[in-house]
Amino acid sequence: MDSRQLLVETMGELMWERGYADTSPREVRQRSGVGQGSMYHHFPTKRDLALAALERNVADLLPGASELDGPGDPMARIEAYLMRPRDALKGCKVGRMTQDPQVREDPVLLAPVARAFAQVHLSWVNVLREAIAARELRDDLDPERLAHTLMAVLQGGYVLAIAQQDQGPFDDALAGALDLLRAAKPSVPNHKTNRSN
Amino acid sequence: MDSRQLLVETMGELMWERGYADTSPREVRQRSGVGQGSMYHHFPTKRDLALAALERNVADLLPGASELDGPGDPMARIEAYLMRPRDALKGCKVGRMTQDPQVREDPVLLAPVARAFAQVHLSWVNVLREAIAARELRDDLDPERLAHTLMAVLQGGYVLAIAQQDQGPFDDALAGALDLLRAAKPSVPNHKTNRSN
DNA sequence: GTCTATAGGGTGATAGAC
DNA sequence: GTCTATCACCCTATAGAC
Repeated sequence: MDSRQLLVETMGELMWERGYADTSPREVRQRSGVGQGSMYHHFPTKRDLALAALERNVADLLPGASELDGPGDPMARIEAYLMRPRDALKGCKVGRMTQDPQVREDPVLLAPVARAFAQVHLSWVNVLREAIAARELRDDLDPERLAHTLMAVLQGGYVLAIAQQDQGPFDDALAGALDLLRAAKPSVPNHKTNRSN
Repeated sequence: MDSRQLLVETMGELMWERGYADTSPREVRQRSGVGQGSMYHHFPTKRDLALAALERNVADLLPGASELDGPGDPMARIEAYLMRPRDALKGCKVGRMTQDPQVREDPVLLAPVARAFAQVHLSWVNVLREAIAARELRDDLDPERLAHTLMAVLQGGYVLAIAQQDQGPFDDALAGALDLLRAAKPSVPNHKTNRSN
């Protein structure tokens, strides 16, 4: 692996573990083994490196969310996505960045984060629409809202888990969300939709 | 106001705005107007000051959550608590701390955060139990889980709002959670409970 | 592309007079 | 309790040779 890529990966890891403000170029050099000169050759400033690392972290995460788009029963996809094993104590690579003042106040650094969330939101809206169409969810629920709710459960679950230093609250939060979704099945089948789907 | 109290309040504000790691004693002195000597007289280290500020921030927040405990209809209390106006772009004074590596890795600093969340969780569990007893929620829902889910919606809502620099996703997340709760009313009244309650 | 050397400014204190 | 002075170290680069 070349220096450039090594730097980006190392910075990505450190930003996940420690955030942006609290990660120094020095730590990146020490962990990656890349020298001072090389680092500043590839990335004139810490911010440039952070931007590359952030984009990499976002790219890492999006494939997972596209699990929501896959084929198959919508509620089954939702369930699979929510229940996928996650290490809650590590937090979310992307969501974490919103709490770093130096990221949050820098539109350029915040942009990849905003794009990532927007894309995941889109996947959620689609699968929720499908679930409603398939009469697995009441049709008076708003997919846009609900998408935000479910994303929030995930992001907030990390916060609860870290606060308690315990995976439990995260698992509970997701399981509880799933319980609510199951409870929101239409009580009486809708009048008319496509034959099978 | 005496220097000590002024320092604690200023540190509290700065930790809310910028977190712990990224707030320097110097900023605290400049914003508060308290001199170097006074500061280190009252608080030997930055960490001591942070601990006091954290406890103050927690104490600030808990009264709000006790709105859940109040008298009146349980679902109405839940609704009032969820819909209370909040500035989503500022984030949560307490939840924010979980993303600061220097707080998260320091059991002493993390303790007030953990206690605060535990206490809010308790209030949620109680009001949810009451809502189930009052047949406002299905009795197959688990109050412990659901409490974590709803706390997560709140905490995660802040993350979404900051990512998009828009209050909207936060409001959506909460409204969506409320929609789900309303959809989780028992479809047929339970067999037997207290007469009126 | 990578190396070593250097630098101005901030961080988190400590010392000691008043 | 509050003040000013000082300190060792770290942060984020920049310079310039190889």
